[in-house]
Amino acid sequence: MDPRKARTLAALLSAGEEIFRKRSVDDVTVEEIAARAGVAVGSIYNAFGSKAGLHAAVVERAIEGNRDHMDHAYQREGSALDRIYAAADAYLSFYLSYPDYFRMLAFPQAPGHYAAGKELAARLARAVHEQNARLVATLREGVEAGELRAVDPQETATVLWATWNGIMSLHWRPDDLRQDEAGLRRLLAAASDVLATGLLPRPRS
Amino acid sequence: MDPRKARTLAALLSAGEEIFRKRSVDDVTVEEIAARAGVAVGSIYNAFGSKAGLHAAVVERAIEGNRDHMDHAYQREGSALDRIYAAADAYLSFYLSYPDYFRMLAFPQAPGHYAAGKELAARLARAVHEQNARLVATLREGVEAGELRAVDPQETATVLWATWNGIMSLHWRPDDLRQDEAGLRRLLAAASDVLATGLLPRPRS
DNA sequence: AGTTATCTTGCAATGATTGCAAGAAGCCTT
DNA sequence: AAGGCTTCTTGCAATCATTGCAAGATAACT
Repeated sequence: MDPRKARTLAALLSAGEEIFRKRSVDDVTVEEIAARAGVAVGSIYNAFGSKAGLHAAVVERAIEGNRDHMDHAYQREGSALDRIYAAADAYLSFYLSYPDYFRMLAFPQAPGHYAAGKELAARLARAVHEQNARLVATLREGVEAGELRAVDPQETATVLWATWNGIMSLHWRPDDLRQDEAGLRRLLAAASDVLATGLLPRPRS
Repeated sequence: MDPRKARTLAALLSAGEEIFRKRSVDDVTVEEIAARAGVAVGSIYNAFGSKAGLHAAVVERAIEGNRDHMDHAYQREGSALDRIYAAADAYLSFYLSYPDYFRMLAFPQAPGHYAAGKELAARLARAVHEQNARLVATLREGVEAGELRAVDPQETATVLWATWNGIMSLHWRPDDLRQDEAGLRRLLAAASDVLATGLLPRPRS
């Protein structure tokens, strides 16, 4: 890579990591980040597409060496439903650890006009595909093992994923419908229970 | 009401109705709306809190005399589950008719600093409470009639509502995970099927 | 008719994002 | 090593939604 670009990326990632560790993305200006990195504001857009794009890159780097959250859920022993329950819990942990990044995965905005924004959108979609592929595989295994009734694994995985996203979104409502962490856990458990029951094989009559 | 305020509200609602009938909210500037209404840009914020707030008020007025969407779903004959299926369909129809307003109900942003924005947030929360109250009542009736297993109606209503929101949100994704109207229908049907099955009373063993 | 309260306005500002021309740095070829 | 070409960064002005505030006009009240 061109050393100038590498220097700019490194400086911004470093500055972003430092600033975002202490303050929320909304509380930080692009002016501040650029000043901390010693680059122009426009470099943020050229390199990452947006302020949120820089934040996503910071989180992606943090996650890179630590994918325990979802890995453990899908690798655990037990039935397919056990793994789905565990995946839901892991998804919540992931959300609580990286709420802004999660939001970009679950409810992405338009990528903007910069190439880096479009690249970010592609990376986010890929991350969702990877996580959903595991859900699909788990559902398929469950159906094949007779643990789950004959549902379309792809479609059902999308439903589960959308349900979890809908529940997490209640955490950032600005009104009395907002759910705190305990409320999210309860709703996730309730959702998992109803969904899991709905996926059980029907008894023969 | 102060006649000056009434005039400003009427002018802006009129201008908003005309402009939003032809073009999407994102495609219109506050400058354009204010010019069309013959008022200052600041009046939009004083009266509605934001551009989205004006749009919400326009939709609320349109809906006011026409609540068929959700009314029919909850009033139809049949089991509680029939009504829940119908409510899901009605919810999709409602979303397709008023996507931007729906988005404010399902995923509201921070209300901003204007009093009118806070009032809007309260109205949106109330609308969600009203719609969810019907869902709660339908679930309660189902449990009491033995049609549904003993779930917490309030909690389950929140899960259903969050699930539908999560599914609708797939319609505005900017990547290949996006679902068109047909895809939303399929996912909604799949979700309703799994959830409904999961809510059935467990057979005695 | 005078006073007080409310409403609207013009204006400057904030912050994220965008486009673009100019200059510097790096790469490649000779 | 030098020259030409490509890529990267920058400064700057701009767009747009939103915000705050002082000033003036309008309406209500006494």
